[in-house]
Amino acid sequence: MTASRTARERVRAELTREITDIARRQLASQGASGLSLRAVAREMGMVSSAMYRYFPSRDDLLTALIIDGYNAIGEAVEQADAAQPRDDHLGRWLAVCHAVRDWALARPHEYALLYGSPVPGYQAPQDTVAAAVRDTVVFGRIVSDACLAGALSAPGSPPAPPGMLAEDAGAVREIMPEVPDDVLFRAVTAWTGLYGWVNFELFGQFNNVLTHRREAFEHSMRGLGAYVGLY
Amino acid sequence: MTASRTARERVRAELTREITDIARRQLASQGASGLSLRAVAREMGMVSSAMYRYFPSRDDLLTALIIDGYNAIGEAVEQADAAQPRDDHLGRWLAVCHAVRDWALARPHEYALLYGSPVPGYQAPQDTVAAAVRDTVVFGRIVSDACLAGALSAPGSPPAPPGMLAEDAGAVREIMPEVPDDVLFRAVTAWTGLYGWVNFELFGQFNNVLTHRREAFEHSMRGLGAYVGLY
DNA sequence: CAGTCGTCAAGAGCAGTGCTCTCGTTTCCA
DNA sequence: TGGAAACGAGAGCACTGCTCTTGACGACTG
Repeated sequence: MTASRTARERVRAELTREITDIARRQLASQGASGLSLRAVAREMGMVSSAMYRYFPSRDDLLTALIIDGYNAIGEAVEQADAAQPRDDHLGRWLAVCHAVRDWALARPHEYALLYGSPVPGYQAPQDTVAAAVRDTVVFGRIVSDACLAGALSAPGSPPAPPGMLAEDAGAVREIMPEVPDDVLFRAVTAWTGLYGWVNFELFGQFNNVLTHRREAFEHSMRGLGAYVGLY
Repeated sequence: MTASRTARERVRAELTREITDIARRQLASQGASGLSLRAVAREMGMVSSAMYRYFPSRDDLLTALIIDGYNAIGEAVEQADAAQPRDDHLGRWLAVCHAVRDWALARPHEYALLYGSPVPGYQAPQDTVAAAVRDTVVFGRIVSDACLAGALSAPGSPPAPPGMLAEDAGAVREIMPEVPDDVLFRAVTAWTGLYGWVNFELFGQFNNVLTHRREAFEHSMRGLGAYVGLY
């Protein structure tokens, strides 16, 4: 992404970008399986085989779109978090929730590519997981900040995690340092609850059930925030 | 499905069933997009065009599989619920959770067809929604039973739903009669949390994060049960 | 029993897909 | 300036969903 040296490299970078842009538009309008290398090539006035100079296969193009998508939603989440007062932990959590939902509603197909069922035959390379945790890191920091500030309501009735989960807690705590195990697992529950809601809303499970989606969502996320102990 | 009248109708019903069986196997092994009418026909020793006598299009075959899937998971949930003592509401909730998760883990592609991103270009007909609510009805009955039995812990700190959501509550209450609004929306949150977890686990979001999946799942679902007020 | 009508499997064919290979051409670098 | 690498174009392979036509078989009706 730095200043290109040769002219060839410059045009190559530009064409690569144009390919992903067109692909993203096609993805947005027709979904993942509607993404066609030939159609992208057609729109670029090129021949389909020329695409393979830039992406070895359709899956590699998909991977590029997935990484871009994770970075985009991660950035949206980071900005939403940064716009809130740092000590308003509940407000930060709600802002993050709305950022995820708004982003998803604006690009349902792209969201589905990230958090929906995996594209058949497609195996996500390890490159994607690095970008995938950006939003999770933000969430972890909120809980961690609240915990460090002593701004978490005392754990109520929910049961403590069994000891076996201690090592799993260790893996999660890399994102959420200084958080006791019980809070940590409730945070995981809230996190999955957020994406579970967005999935349900986006994939049609709320059809004929909920009409005031945004209000119901905010109410539900408030509840999950309180469940974690945020206030 | 009753006793067939003519021989023609009988063989037709049998062939239709054979098609869906083979299609389900292909679906299980290769996912939704890997489902090919031609491959099904090949396995049956028929010609692809003959398939269209039984299913007008590939989407109609998909619809049949989706309806079967909803019924299958609904039946699994119903059985898991029925196997628990009727007044053990928390136990019934946990049994339902594990039924959903176990069913999903056993047939990830079929689950993805039901609760994952919708197949591009495929628009679910209204027939599917009727079958889609079977498991939800079971869950609603559990909460409803607990509420009627006075076996719900008093609502704690989570906020009450804003008045605007009253009409949405009305729609949901058809499944969950006699349940106050605040409990009802917490139940919806728990419900989405269940499927959110299963989605995350199945679609790879828990890779490199959680290892003791079943225990973490049970712990999380216990927490959500307590969140609703079940004990 | 004979005739007709609907149902069926088969086959050819269309438009589209991902992907591979080859063939000249252009660009870059030593 | 020459050789190597990168490039776009084109043909072609195997595959997909789907349509249309053809001929045969089966089941009801006169």
